[in-house]
Amino acid sequence: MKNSESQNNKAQRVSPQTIKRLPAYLMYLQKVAQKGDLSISAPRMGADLEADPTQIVKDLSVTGIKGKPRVGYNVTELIHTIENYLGFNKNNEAFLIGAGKLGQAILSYHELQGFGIRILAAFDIDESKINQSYGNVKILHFKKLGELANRLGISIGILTTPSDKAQEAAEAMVKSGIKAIWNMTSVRLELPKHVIVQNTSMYADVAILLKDYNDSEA
Amino acid sequence: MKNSESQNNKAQRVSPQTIKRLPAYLMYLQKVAQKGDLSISAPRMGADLEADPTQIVKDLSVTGIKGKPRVGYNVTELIHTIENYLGFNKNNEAFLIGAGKLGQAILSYHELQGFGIRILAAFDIDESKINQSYGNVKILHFKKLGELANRLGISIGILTTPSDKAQEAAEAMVKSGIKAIWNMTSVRLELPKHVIVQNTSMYADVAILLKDYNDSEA
DNA sequence: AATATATAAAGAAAAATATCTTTATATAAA
DNA sequence: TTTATATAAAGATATTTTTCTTTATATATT
Repeated sequence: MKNSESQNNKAQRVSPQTIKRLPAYLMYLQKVAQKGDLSISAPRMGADLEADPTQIVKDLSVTGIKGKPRVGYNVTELIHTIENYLGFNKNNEAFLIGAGKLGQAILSYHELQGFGIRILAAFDIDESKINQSYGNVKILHFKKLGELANRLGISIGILTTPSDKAQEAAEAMVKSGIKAIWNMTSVRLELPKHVIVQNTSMYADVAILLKDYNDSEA
Repeated sequence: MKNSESQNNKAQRVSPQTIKRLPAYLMYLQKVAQKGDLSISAPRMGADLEADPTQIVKDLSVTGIKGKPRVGYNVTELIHTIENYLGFNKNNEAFLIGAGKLGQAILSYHELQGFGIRILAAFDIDESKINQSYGNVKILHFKKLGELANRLGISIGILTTPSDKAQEAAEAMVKSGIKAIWNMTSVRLELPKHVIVQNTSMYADVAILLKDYNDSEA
């Protein structure tokens, strides 16, 4: 089950776990910045986030940030460094395919913009949805995907179709030039190796929850 | 010779990674069963799922299942064993709090039932949503949560409120006797230690996707 | 200015996880 | 029945990730 991890780059490999923790740091740091604090130390972050301070230092170090002993990190510099490292400050233009409830939820959640993702349009085959808007994003007919993606040079696609349409939709996305797919369905997509696929399966987490809960009841 | 771990929850810690992989096996196995195959070998699973066969054997072994050399595992037995191990065959009754788009998506996605979760009711404060139904689940007023949860003995809650309401809603859930919370918001909840919280942050995965994508473009 | 101290940074150790190797065995083939 | 072989199971090794320890240094305190 190695998927996107295999993308080998020049710099030394950074663990996915580290990368997954960085957005949480970012959200925390934005609150710290809002409070007006100019600097933040790893021990402080660790206490607030209930995390090991040395792990935080290690995680942050992958971005190249330098902190000062007895002071910590400059908050705004740290925010910008993480955003830059993760690509959140780029204008990552994306299309969303599948404007059902889940798709609508994604369209309505403006927090995604904080991650540098800007959804330019959504696509569906349900005529009753066409031309409706959610979160200022218009739903267009799926058949227009290819031409628009090509013309606008869209490389990122968010897949939120029903399971039985996922593979087909994903293939159309690839044919339209989309290179990276955020797959919110529980379907295992079969796509050419060069396509970057990130699976967000809510259901893996459900397994942990139920296991923990049922074990605690036993 | 460690056996019967499935019955003994104190037996041996099982890694979260293993538990997270089990639902993926389950979904795959259901397709295999649908095809009519009676048995399945780890090498075959590994080929289909692009995973290491020995890892699959190790993962499956935590459930206590026994396979036969040259044949593999009995498909239906394996399915039931995994479901039993994860608690998916229990009737895990749950409430959903926050009937916005994301909540509606969860209510409409019937796949959750395959995980043993049965959502009995949803709650919101938006009067216009009260008494509406999604996926056969009725939306009730949030103020009714406490009494109903108590009366029905609900222990599992799914949190899908907007971020700014998440902490407050979670506290109400705990006060109503809910012991396990599936937190779909990006908020870090501060709750008593005894409450089981599983965070599903879609945004961690976005970080991986964007990093992989932007690195590949570099 | 000198000293003490909190904290980042680097390195080492430990723990967790994944992969590889060997062994045992059930089934198929001869 | 006998032998060959595919595969589960167990064990060993390797890798990855986290945690612990040490060191260096910038700032605060005196």
